[in-house]
Parts: sequence; structure tokens; C-alpha cells
Amino acid sequence: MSEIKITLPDGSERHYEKGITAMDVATSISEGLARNVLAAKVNGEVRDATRPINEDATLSLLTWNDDEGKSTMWHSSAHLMAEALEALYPGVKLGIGPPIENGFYYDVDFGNQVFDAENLKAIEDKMLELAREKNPYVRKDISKQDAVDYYQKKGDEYKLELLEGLEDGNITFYEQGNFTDLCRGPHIPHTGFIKAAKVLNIAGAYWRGDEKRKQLTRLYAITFPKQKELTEYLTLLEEAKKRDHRKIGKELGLFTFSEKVGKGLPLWLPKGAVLRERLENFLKKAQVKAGYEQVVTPHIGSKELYVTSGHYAKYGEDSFQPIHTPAEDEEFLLKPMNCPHHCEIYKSSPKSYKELPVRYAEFGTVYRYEQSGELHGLTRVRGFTQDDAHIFCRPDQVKAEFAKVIDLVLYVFNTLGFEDFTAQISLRDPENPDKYIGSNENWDRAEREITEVAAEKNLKTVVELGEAAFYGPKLDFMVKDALGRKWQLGTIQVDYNLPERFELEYTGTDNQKHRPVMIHRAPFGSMERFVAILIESTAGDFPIWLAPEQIAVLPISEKYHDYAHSVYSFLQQEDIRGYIDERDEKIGKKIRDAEVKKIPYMLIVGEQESESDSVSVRAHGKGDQGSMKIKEFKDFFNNTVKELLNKGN
RNA sequence: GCCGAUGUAGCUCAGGGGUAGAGUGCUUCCUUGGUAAGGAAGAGGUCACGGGUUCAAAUCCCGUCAUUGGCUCCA
Repeated sequence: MSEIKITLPDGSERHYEKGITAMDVATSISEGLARNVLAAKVNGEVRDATRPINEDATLSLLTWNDDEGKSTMWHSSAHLMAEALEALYPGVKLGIGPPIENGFYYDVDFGNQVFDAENLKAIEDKMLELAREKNPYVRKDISKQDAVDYYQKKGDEYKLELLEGLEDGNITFYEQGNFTDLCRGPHIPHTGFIKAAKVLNIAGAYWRGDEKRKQLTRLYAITFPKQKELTEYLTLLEEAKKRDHRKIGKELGLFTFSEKVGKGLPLWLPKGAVLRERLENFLKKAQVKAGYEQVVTPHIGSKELYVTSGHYAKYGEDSFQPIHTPAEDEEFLLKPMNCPHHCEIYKSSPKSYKELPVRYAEFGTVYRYEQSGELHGLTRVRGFTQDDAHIFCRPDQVKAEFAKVIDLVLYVFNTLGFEDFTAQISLRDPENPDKYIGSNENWDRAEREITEVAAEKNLKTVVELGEAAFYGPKLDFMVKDALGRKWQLGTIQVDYNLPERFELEYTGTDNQKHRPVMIHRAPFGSMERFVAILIESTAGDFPIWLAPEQIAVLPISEKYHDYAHSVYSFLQQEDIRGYIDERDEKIGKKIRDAEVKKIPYMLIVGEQESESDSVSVRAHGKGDQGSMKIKEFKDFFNNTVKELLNKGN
């Protein structure tokens, strides 16, 4: 019997007999700790807490407070849900059941059985009933042949298909209670840790993510070690739903949709249009400083333009179809992007290396025929406006330009208070090199440069293989909506391809023609999606420089309407906008309505104010701020705006 | 596009084989007020649309459209 050395996270070393489990170690430290151990990290690998450790190791014990502890518990919960489903729906076939960011899911095939979506409670109850049995999760090594035999006997073609991809000698089953699953683990010690369960929703999901294959039923669920935590989580979800941009957009009168206009085609209402315009002006100003020039291009372009760009070959069939004219063979496309138009602007005059980089910016409205099932509020629509720009530069300028664009995006995000975002670097799919246009050499260089710049800017990045556009790699700024769904906002894309296709040139120091490099970029992404995410992140409490209605003048009674008008027109001259509430209502009612409409400042005017050229200021959500001379309020307002706009610098 | 759910007044929603309901908003009147809802009266709906079953359909069945939870897709 030999001894091994276990090093704990605090650096302390303990000696145990070989074959000790993490659970034993926990018990040796404290019983209380042992009761909370879900899994263990042994030499950096997450494992069952009940697996023997046979050599010297670093060990950290994972509990509900660790992300890995949570995901182990949810993985085990997926097995538990599968056990419950087998009990309630005998013969159900199982696909895969992994943990996810918040909970877990299991893809199942109910076959001919009717699955009653109303009866999710029964599944939850069964899960908890089984959990109370405190069945241990038992790991078993199994030969590939035995595993195949098991699932052939059970008649589960999905597990058999998964087994095909696995190597003999490397296959494990996990058993708990009456349930056995093909699984590499790890799992929690026993089902008793699961004290609360909720099946959140049901959806269709293609087997192995392939739309040509069978669609299984995906049950999303979540579990907790305490009922209280589940209740809190559900409350949190309810709160998040209140921030949904579709709900707030309707309540605040920002945008709408009309079946008659067509799905996925948003209509901006007056207040939404003001918000959008303020955002556009904000970015335009920043872009002028950064050396961009504004251009304007039409909403359509001849089919030839997109044949040249390569987009027609790639997307022609799945787009809005060409517009025909009385002239035979004449076809135009609604523009799905602005780059080809901007390439033609570049070509309109010869360029010298001294002129580069040139940066053409345009709030360009584009139309894409998105799949009907993909449309979603303002975040995924069929007609939208990109805050687009294309930078044409020399190859040696790419890195610096890319860096400047990152600075601009960060300025925008900082000013608007977006802190929680990830920079996603999208590279080629190594398995499918044919999907991409352009030379390997160019791709390699672009991918390398993006990665370098992102590192230099200290961005929190993730690298996604296979997510690149067909013409070049990109860096996308991803943010989450109220319900945790990820959306791409800002994007920066290097393109060595379009300049080639459009034969763009500049004259170099050698008096020879050279090919420029193109950078596509959009800090907002699109006005629609950006406003949607802005609504969800602010819950409709926009910074005052963006608020469609910045002030509400609230006269105490009809007698002070004249004074209210003089206050309002004074502020209007300062470009401060809002409304006067002249309704025959009491002040309490007017205040309530302005609060509900999230008006940043309410200016109450009555006898005292009209006699002293002042207003009583009430700030949204903050209550009475006391009275100010009207000019003082103006200065206060303008200074506040200035401060907010300087936040991003 | 695929699987599931939903569609009743401007908005939020209840109801449900036998003449359509509430709150809020809107209009009018009373009230002229001091920091989150003053009172009264009134107008508003082919119950998404098209078929079917039935003596009778907003209600049951089928289809379409739109919205929606996911999947797939996303220049």
C-alpha cells in the first residue's frame, strides 16, 4: 500500500493512501464540506468525487458555488430527467443530454407516444421522487461490443449512432437507479443533491443539428440544490421578461409591425425614430473625428453588381428575388449589403497610395430574406439599416486601421454602458476549406492580424472556427439580451476578396498598380438590433441625451398653462425636447404617467414657479429634486448630457 | 424552412356550442389640484382569416396568415 500526495488549492499538502477518493479527502477535512461536494478537479480534470485517485495530484473540491460543480449537477440532472421520462413514457428513445449555461436539456424521441406538453409537472415530480432515493451514479467501463449489444436490445438507434464514433476501451456507462446511459461523466455522487427541478420549455431540435435529419423533442430544464434557489431563478426570469424590447418598444411607442407591410419589416414610430436619429448623430460625430466620409447609395443595384461581388452565386436563390423592369433582361436586386456600392464609389476616381486609407460611411438600409422562423422582434428582421462603413487601405495599414475600428466600437459601447460583451474571432472551418473565397495566403494573414490586434486591445475573446464569413475572417462584438440569448452587435471584417473581384487599385510609390485591402465595419451592427439590445440593457430608461422625450412640463392646473408654454419653448430653443401635459388631471396623475413613460425629468410648474421663473424638478425614479431657476435647469441638463457623452473617452 | 405554443376592444387579459366581458386608454361633463392613479357618463370588437361539423360556432375540426419558444440558417 503506497502513499500519495494531494495538493489542495491553498497550497497545503496532505498524504493519503493510494486509491483514496476526493470525497474521502473532503470528509477528512470536514463533514460539512463533504455534504456539499458535487465533483472534483484532479490535476485540472473534472472527475467524479467518488473515483479513486492513484497518483500524486492537485485537487480542488467542486461545489454548487463552482461553475464546474453546477454543470456536473446539471449533467447528472439530465440523466435523472431521462430516468423519469423512461418511467413515464416507456420505450422513449434518447439522443443527447448535456448541461448548458443555465440548466440542461435532453433530446428525446417519443415515437408514437403522445407527449402532453401540459404535463411537465409530472416529469418534475417524478424527477424529485427519484432524487429522494439518493441513488448513486455508478461509473462502469464497458467494451464497445457490450455497449452496442445493450442498445440494440433496447432499440435505441441514436445511442447506437453515437457509439459508432467512439473508440473501444474508452467507453463508459453511468448507472443510477433504474437508468443506464452512455456517458463519459463526470457525475455527482448521488441523486439526493437535486432538491428542485423545473422543465422550462420544449422545442424541436434536429438530431445532430442536421436539418435533413429527424427532429427530436428537446426538453430544457434546470435543477437546484434548494427549492428557494429555483424560486429565485424563476423570479429572475420573470423580471428579465419585463425588459423584453418587444414589450417595452410597444409600451413606449418606439416601433411596430404590420402584417400588411410584411413580416420582419419594422415600422419606426415617431419616438423610436427620434431615438434612432440621436444614435445616428452620435456615431456620425464620432466618425467624422475618426476620418470617415459620409456617402449615400441607392437601395437597389443591378444584378451584375452582385454577380461581380459573388453574392449572387452564394445567396441569389435565398434572397428577395430580382426586380424586373419593362426593359427585357434588366434585373435589379434590393441591396442585401452596401459593400459593392462602396467599391464602385472607390473606383469612381483613381487612387494614390497617399490618399489611403479612405473610409466611406453610410447608414445603409439593406434587405435580406431571412427564414421566417428566424424573425425575432427588432433583433432579426428582413429590412434593416447598417451603420456601415468600408475602409480601403494598403496591406501595411490593415492592422492599424483594424485597431482604430476597435477603439471606435469600444467608445460607442463605453458611452452606452455596454460592459458585458465578448469579442468573437471567427475563423475558417478547417474541415470545409472550399466554403471560402480567396487565397489561403490572404486568409492566413488576415486571421493572424485580427488575432494579434484583439490581443493588443486586451479584449475578452473567444475563437470560433467555421464562423467566418465566406469572404474573410471577422471579429464580432457579442452581447446578450434580457433572456441570455447571444446577439452580434458590432462587427469588423477583413476582406481580401471584394477588392479582387471589383479590381480595385491604387498607385504605389513604385508607380505600379496595387490592390487595396477592404475592412467592413459596423459598431452598432444594425440600428434595429442595437436599439433592441439598448432597450433591454436599459429597460427603457435611456440616457437623457438619447431619450425621445427628455422632459415633461407638468402644470399644476390650467391657470399655469401659459407659464408652462414659456418654459417649454425656452428649453426647446436649447434642443431639449418633450411635451407639456395639459390634460385636466391632478398633478399626481400627471407624474405617475410621466414616470411610467420613463421621462427623465418632470418639470412641475404652479404658482410658486411662475412667480420666480423657476421649475420644480423631479427626476425619473429618484423623486423630487427641489426647485431651480429655469436657466439653472438648462445648464444642469446640458452639463449632465456632456458628462454622459464623455463617459466613453 | 422544421417541431411546439398562441391569436378576444388601441393596450393588458378573463371567458367560452345559445345576442361579447374587465381593467386601462380614448371622448364628453363635473372638478382647478403641489410630487406615482379625483368622480361620472359614453363610444370601441365579423372573438386573426378561409373552409367544415351543427338547429346554432368566438367556442369543436381542418387549412392559411401572423406572433412566439427552440432547432437549422444568418452576406
